[in-house]
Amino acid sequence: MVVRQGSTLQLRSGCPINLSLEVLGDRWSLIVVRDIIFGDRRHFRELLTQSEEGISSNILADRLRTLVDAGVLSRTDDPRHKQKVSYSLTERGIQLVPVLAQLAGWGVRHLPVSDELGIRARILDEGGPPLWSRFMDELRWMHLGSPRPAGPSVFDDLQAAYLAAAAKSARTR
Amino acid sequence: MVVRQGSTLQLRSGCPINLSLEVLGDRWSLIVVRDIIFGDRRHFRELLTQSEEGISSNILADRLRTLVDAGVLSRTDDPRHKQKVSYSLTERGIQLVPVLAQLAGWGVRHLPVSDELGIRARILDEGGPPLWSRFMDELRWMHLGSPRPAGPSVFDDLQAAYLAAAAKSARTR
DNA sequence: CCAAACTGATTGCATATTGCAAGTGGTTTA
DNA sequence: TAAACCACTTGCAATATGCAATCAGTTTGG
Repeated sequence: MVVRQGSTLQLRSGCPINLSLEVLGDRWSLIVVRDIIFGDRRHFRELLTQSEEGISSNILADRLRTLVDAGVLSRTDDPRHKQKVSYSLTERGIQLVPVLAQLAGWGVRHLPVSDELGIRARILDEGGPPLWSRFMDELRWMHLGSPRPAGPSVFDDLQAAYLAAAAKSARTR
Repeated sequence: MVVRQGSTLQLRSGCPINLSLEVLGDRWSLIVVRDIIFGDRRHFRELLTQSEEGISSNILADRLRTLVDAGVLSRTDDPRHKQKVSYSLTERGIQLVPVLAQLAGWGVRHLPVSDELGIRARILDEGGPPLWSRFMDELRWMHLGSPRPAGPSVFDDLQAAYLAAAAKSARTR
């Protein structure tokens, strides 16, 4: 196994799209970020076993390392469990919310997305930048210790909508 | 050489982010789309030689095939030149503008982007969705034969800003 | 108290993808 | 009519991915 170790930026060019792709342009990095943002997975094992797509452990380990090196995630030891490690979003990671929202919006409009997995994308699309902004504030509370934002939880609303859609499509199946 | 041939969707899951990544999640696909959108490159040779990053011809051929299969680009023979082939954006491809704008915006805020290559991202970021929408209308005119939108050209403005920034940074160098 | 389960990973191996350089068969240009 | 140009393709080496097994230490349950 030879896996990207240093995750040094390759620096093919100073173009912002290129540089973003050098960090995030592969099949798994944004999947990991997605699961942390929308699924609140904070531990290696959760990311490994509770994702739809089934990432393998070596790839997950490599991507977590890469994302930490790129400043998208931070890695901290869990003080109450000597083996547990927590992965959190940094501000840089939280600012991927609009990117993911647009990418999800594009997917839901143009690709064969399932009803239950598309519901969050549709809500984010309808809510637009104001909703993304509220969600990002909530993530700052969950991951960075910022003060808890007032009002209803976007995270909970997204989750509830997903669970309702999943229950519904389970019934009609 | 074994290169992705069929470019069949792998269908790891019906999640919109995952499906988008199955189409676009690699180091080159969005680079190609970027050059077509912002650089108006329409031919294989232009894409091959005039890009900052230096894609190789086999990868370019494969990605163009993939993007055409995915309905992001269309491929047409040039009637005045039996060998020339034109690649154009489809509506699906044009709708990647907000995705690229957000990705570029994230890159310009968080990665070591060069001044001249970052200027377009900054303009798109400031202009926000209204500017993106005008730009998309212009691309519909350029690629889909829609009526030419009134008012100043976003494409030209972006290009002019880039050339000015490039000239400036050449002077101070 | 101790075995079983759980923790974040790592290793070996097979396969798939990427990158580079050269080449293909044809067309257009000077 | 030769040189340049056209969209690719091919061969090969290097790199990345995917799978299954495994690791060493930690915590939990009986």
